[in-house]
Amino acid sequence: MISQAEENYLKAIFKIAEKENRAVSTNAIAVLMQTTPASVSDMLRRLSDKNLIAYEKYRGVQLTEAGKQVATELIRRHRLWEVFLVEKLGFSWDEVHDLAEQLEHVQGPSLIERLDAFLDYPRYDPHGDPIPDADGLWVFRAQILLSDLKTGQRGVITGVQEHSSAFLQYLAQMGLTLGAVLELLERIDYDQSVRVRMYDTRELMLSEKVCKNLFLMIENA
Amino acid sequence: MISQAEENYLKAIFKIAEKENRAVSTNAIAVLMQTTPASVSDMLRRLSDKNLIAYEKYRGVQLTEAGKQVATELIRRHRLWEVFLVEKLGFSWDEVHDLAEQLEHVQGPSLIERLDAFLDYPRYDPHGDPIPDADGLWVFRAQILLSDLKTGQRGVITGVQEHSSAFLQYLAQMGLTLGAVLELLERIDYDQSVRVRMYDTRELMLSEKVCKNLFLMIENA
DNA sequence: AAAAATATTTAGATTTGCCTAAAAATAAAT
DNA sequence: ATTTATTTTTAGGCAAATCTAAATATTTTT
Repeated sequence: MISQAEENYLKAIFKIAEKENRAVSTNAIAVLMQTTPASVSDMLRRLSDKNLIAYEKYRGVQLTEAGKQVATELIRRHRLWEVFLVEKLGFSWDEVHDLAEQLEHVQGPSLIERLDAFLDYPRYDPHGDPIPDADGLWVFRAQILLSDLKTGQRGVITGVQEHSSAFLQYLAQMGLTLGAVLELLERIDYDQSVRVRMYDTRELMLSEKVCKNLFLMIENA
Repeated sequence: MISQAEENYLKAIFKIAEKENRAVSTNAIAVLMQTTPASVSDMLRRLSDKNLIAYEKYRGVQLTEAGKQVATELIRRHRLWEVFLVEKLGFSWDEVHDLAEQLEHVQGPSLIERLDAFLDYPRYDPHGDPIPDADGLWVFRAQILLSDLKTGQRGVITGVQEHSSAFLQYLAQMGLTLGAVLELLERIDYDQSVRVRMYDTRELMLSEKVCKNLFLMIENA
């Protein structure tokens, strides 16, 4: 039996390992989970006992295959529930994280498979993050940050780097939703802010911070 | 803050109080929750400290208004999730209890109101049990047990007394689902089993045990 | 009304998950 | 290569929720 707390640690370790490609440090986990390194140490011992992580004292941790599977399944559940909350219940994309955080821990045979079918097997969640399939596999998308887009290039918004509700609300208000088409008109040297055209019509200015948190796929047309 | 364990105790007390109309005993709670009387005693002290129950040592407990509200809201959530699982995800009525038991504890603003709307404000769950509305109110139905039906009377199946999956599966297999029309042809004195006609066509025999667990509304036509 | 049976509570432990403070190991800086 | 700083672990405690065993109330039986 894996407790909810244990599940949350595995997910956190997975998410950190996704970005950095070395063993995950106790501290990094503590920061992400908003707890103390001491508590993390405690939990790492337990997870190691259950063979969900490979743990060498003072050397950080890596997920075992078993641990990776648990984490991936959790991410799958989380993202499917987010789709449900947005598509079926009408929540906005900035409201669903905390609910999905709870729903992902609901256990039961065939629940997630049925939910997946009910939602018509979505490949991405409301934030553009890919949803692992029943085997834990997901597609990789060649998306780049708006901050890496060259002047003159056009792209479609496909996701966000930051998931804070403040950022998500701002984007929604500006009409910067998934699928929106942007053309980079100009990058201002002074502060790295940009001037973009949306859907070939409206022009708007976006700060460097926004650019560093917005993913696009370049239109090859 | 009310923990999940506390919520479950409140619900159990509510359910026992529904049937017996006296103070609920420690033992009855222990039996329903499949735990020891000692654990129940412990929890009753905590619930009493939070003014969710009125508790006199050795004299049993009653829910306070606050406790009743929590219990009712839980029942509302449980039954709405059951409707979702059956109507939207295609589970059968004998599979949904344990899942709803987990889902009912998910907390978040407007979740249940949105779910209710999505399901089109159902008044009954898949077992025929009434769903409290947002104010905690529900309609009372004048249903009687098949064991109390008189020979010659006709009725529509509206609910079950027992909720075990064995019983629910048996009923489904026999076609004895909600809405089915039964006419009591004969009650056998020897073992109180009955002969009934279903939808004016098929005849079948039902044991006393089945009769004591099947609710019907008499057709006034 | 006293004895026996049953129900309930208290006492003492255990597990999980967290905390703070102190100790130990590793990394960085001089 | 020491010293300093940072990171990580250990030690000791705490609260929630459970358990078993023992003590205490209440109810039932005689």
